[in-house]
Amino acid sequence: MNLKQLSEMLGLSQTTVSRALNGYPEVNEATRERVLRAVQETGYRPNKAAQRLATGKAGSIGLVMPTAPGHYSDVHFGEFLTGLGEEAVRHDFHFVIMPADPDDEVGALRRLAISGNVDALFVAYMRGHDPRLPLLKSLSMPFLVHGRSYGIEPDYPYLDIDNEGAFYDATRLLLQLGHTRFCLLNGPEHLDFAIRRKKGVVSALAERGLELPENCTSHMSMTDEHGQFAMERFLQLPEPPTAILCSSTVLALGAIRAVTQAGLKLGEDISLIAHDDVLPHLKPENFSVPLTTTRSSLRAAGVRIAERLIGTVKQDGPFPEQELWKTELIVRASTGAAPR
Amino acid sequence: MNLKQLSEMLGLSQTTVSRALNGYPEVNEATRERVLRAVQETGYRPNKAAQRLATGKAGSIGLVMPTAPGHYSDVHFGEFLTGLGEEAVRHDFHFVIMPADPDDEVGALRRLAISGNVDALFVAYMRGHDPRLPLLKSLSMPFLVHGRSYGIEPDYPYLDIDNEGAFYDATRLLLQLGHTRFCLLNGPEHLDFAIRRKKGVVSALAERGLELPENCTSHMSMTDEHGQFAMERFLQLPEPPTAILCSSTVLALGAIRAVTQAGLKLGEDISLIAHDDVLPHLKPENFSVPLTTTRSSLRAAGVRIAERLIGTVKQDGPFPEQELWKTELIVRASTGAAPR
DNA sequence: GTTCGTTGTCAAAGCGCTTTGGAATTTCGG
DNA sequence: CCGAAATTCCAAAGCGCTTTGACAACGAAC
Repeated sequence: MNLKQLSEMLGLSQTTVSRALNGYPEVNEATRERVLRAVQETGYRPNKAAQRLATGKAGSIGLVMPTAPGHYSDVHFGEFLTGLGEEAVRHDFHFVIMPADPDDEVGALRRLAISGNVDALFVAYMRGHDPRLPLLKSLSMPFLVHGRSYGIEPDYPYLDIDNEGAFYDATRLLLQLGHTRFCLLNGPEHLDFAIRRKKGVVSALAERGLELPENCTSHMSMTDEHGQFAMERFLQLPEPPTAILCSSTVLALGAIRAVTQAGLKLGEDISLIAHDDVLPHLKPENFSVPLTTTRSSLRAAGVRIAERLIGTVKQDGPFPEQELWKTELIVRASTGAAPR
Repeated sequence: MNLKQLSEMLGLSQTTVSRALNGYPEVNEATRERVLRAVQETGYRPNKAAQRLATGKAGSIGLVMPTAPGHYSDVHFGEFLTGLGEEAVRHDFHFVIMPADPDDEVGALRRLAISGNVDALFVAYMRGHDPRLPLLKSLSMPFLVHGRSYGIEPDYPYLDIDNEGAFYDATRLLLQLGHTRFCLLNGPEHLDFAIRRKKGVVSALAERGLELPENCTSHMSMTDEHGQFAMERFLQLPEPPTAILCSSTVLALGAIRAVTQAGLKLGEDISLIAHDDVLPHLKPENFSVPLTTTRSSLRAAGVRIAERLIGTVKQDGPFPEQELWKTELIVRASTGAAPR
């Protein structure tokens, strides 16, 4: 069933039917109802490809999914996607996901953009001096980034959380509890959030005249294995840390295993604060020792990003160009006074 | 830059350029090279929407992502998607993801199919008597399901793992170790895999004249919280179990917490076998007591499914209609002889 | 020298929709 | 009752691509 058949059936022109369907004012209400009823009965659906070709609008937003044989799927990615989806479904939008080798994200992004398959682009996992940003700016297609890119003038639309502030606050809390030996379990070094979180820690420490030694920070992709491994190394230092900052509850999972296996008690011998993306399957309050966390829902960010992106495409705006969300610092049992 | 401009630039007709690009034989090699070079220089990309409209092929496979405000994002979904993506990227395919309310998956699937946006459909989280199956069959569009639908004649293309066999074998192992009191922590009751796993357990027990009482099985969505909660209940039974079967390592995470908090030792007081989907962030060998598991990689399934689906669209076939993968039973420290 | 394949190219007809620019028809103020 | 404005509808022109059917041009075969 296509427009032509439908219009013939109704004895109307394609124009009128099309207008009736798309809510244009210049069509008689009675006619519109007749059309709508016929659509119901026949189950007619406009062909999206044709619609797209005619309007240039696709009703979809594009994103690149980094993937490769050795590449781990990231829990955070799935959670974020759910948030995007939750909002998209309300507007009858969908996503076009272009899987791409992590080494070719720029190329994949460009291909996605000029494929004509999407109205807007979304980009995450920002890095310092991210090479995708110049591309995006040159593309004349709406886009939104999750995070920011350290070292690049923030003159692009983004939504980010205050990573630096979060880890600054967390570090301050641990300092107030009397801790002086800190370690940081961070995400991959080149990622923007990792850079900023480290800055937060460093500047809080600096206020007390303390430093974060190189051998007390660890950059890695955020799996529990890596967390365990890094923590084990930290515990073997001549002066092991009493305070741990952790970029993810997933990393914390492994780190805590190392702590426990070393016979140490979390919240007594060692205090730990992790950043909590509110992953539904990994709640900090469910850890055997509930975790003190800096919290910001990844999923909520997804919802908001979809909202802005779709709004931009539909010209529902205006939206603020940039948003910086504060995180919450939630104290639970994994932090305590420094042992003496 | 579009075809028309490109062909004018080259002094050729659109036909010839199109053919040169799509590898048709009736074009002079020299001409083809000229065209290819011009494409390089101009960065011309065919408009996908137009291509789709003309050919009817979209180069994409569609899937429905269940999502709603209260709906948990599922780790398994992300992992599976990564597998799909890994294969898709090799063929320059992409996914169209339609987010949908879990209550309206049938509707979403139909809309996706007739939107003309996809060449093939993929469906997962199969249920018993799944209502999507009749729809899919009536749709005259290639599809593939992950899992099967208990109660429906398996005359559709699927890829599944031998859930029943896996849990039969696992149960047998525990029986051989002398266990007699079993509990099953299963996924949601209506899901096909849950039905089959339960069957596996029940039939292994039946061979020894044992039964699986109703109050010793628990159906729930697979989060660690639920695992913990269910396990706590089991441990309060008048005759608590010594052998636990668990449909996911995520559930096991919670269950083990309950076991530990009850002061029991895993692998001594209680034996546990979980199904392992090979989630990269949750490796059974990294549990404080390494887990005995039935293993089958969700991601590998994703790769294979994409391979079959894309192959079907491209007519690269023939592929087997149905595949049933065996799982591996891997013994680690969480299973031991029944306490006496 | 005519006929017949080949080979390389092209013009034009869609694919199913939106939208422009009118053309009928109705409404209404004066 | 007339002309103008408002209302309702339509024919046709794209959107950018693929594909069909035809047509030169050129040897080879008779």
